[in-house]
Amino acid sequence: MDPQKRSTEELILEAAQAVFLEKGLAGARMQEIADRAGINKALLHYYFRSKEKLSALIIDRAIGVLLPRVTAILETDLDLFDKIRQVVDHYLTFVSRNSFLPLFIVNEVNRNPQFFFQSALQKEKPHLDHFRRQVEEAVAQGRIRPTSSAQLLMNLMSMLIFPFLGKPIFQAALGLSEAEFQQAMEHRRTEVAEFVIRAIQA
Amino acid sequence: MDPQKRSTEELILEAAQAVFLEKGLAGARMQEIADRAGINKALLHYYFRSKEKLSALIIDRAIGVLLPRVTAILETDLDLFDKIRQVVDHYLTFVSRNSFLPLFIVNEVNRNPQFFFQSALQKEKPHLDHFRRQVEEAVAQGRIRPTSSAQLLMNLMSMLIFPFLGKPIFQAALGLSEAEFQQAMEHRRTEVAEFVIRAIQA
DNA sequence: CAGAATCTTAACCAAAAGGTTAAACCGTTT
DNA sequence: AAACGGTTTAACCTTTTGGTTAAGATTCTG
Repeated sequence: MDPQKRSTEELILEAAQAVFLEKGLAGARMQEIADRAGINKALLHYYFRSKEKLSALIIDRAIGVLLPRVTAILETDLDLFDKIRQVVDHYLTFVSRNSFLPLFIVNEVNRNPQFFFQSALQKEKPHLDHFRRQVEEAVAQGRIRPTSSAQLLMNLMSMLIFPFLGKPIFQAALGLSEAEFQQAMEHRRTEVAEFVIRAIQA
Repeated sequence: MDPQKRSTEELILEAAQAVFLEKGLAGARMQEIADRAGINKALLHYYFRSKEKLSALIIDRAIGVLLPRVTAILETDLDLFDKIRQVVDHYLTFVSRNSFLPLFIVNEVNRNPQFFFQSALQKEKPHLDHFRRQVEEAVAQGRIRPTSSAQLLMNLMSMLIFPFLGKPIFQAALGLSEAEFQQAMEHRRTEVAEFVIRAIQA
């Protein structure tokens, strides 16, 4: 009849993701997920046995979609500076469109580190060796100052993600309207990359 | 008798803070707070009527202790570069010792932005004008490249706070033990300041 | 089309969690 | 020592919440 109509299962997953991201694991209510999916609460348990099972799926999904975004680019053969520009551009776009994702992940990962350590990362272990060597080579060639790839990565990821986590604080502290905040984030698309490059340039 | 013995009220507040920071607002249980304070659950409600009232206190406390740390330094008359070094040093020390605080605040502030917008910030409105002018002057004098103080502040705060929020991720991705992670954070005490300074230096 | 498998619902259940009550405890005052 | 006020407790109450059950639709299949 309606080939475009999303299946109940998809409907539930979408609703679950929305509610979990908004309210957090502990704050999410099965009833609300059911309501938002437009179904009965019993149906929820018919498809996904328990809240725990359902949340595990959502967590895997969330992590699986966020992490590969970076690591994929880091593994390419791009020049270091271009790579930095690419990561900034891609990540900023993605996080702008999924602004609740970082908060959710950061929460889950802190409340349950051991789970994350194995399950989520074991499968999709990021290959940072390539990036590490690239940085080391650039240092050896004198293109950039002595730089730890770990510190560089932390700095880069921090600047890409944290402004969204602290959005309300920054908005309040700097007196930015919604539009002004988005504009500032748009500005960062070029600013952050150049900021990082200048910081490491020899 | 025992002047050192903390009052019941303080005992409760300490326990509440610990539990709220560990479990989050929704995940915290009044029973656990009571247990950890070594008292009866009814006594909890005797001192602080409801979970909501109690959590509001803890939130105020948390925000009140974290934000002033930065703004206080930003308001001083220090030279811009020294100011950056000071902020990095102070903040890194503080967050290292209170590693759950940022996660808690970031959560609360995102779940309840309007509350934060008024109450917490209205009282202790940060005076960033001084810092803004200082940056503008440095730009005008050609000491630093054209730089937006807002962007600079975001970059700086991001690099100081986010590594602690993403600690489990970074540990896993970079393969760092607890000790190695702490060592990396210690390293940042000098690295971040110089990173930022190089990035903005003319 | 019959029956089997899948899907969906209303009603119900048990445990957890926030909150209340009435009585007991204890130091101070009279 | 009796009365009093703040403090503390055990027991209880109510609502919320995750989860189940049994029965009714709906779709698939021989």
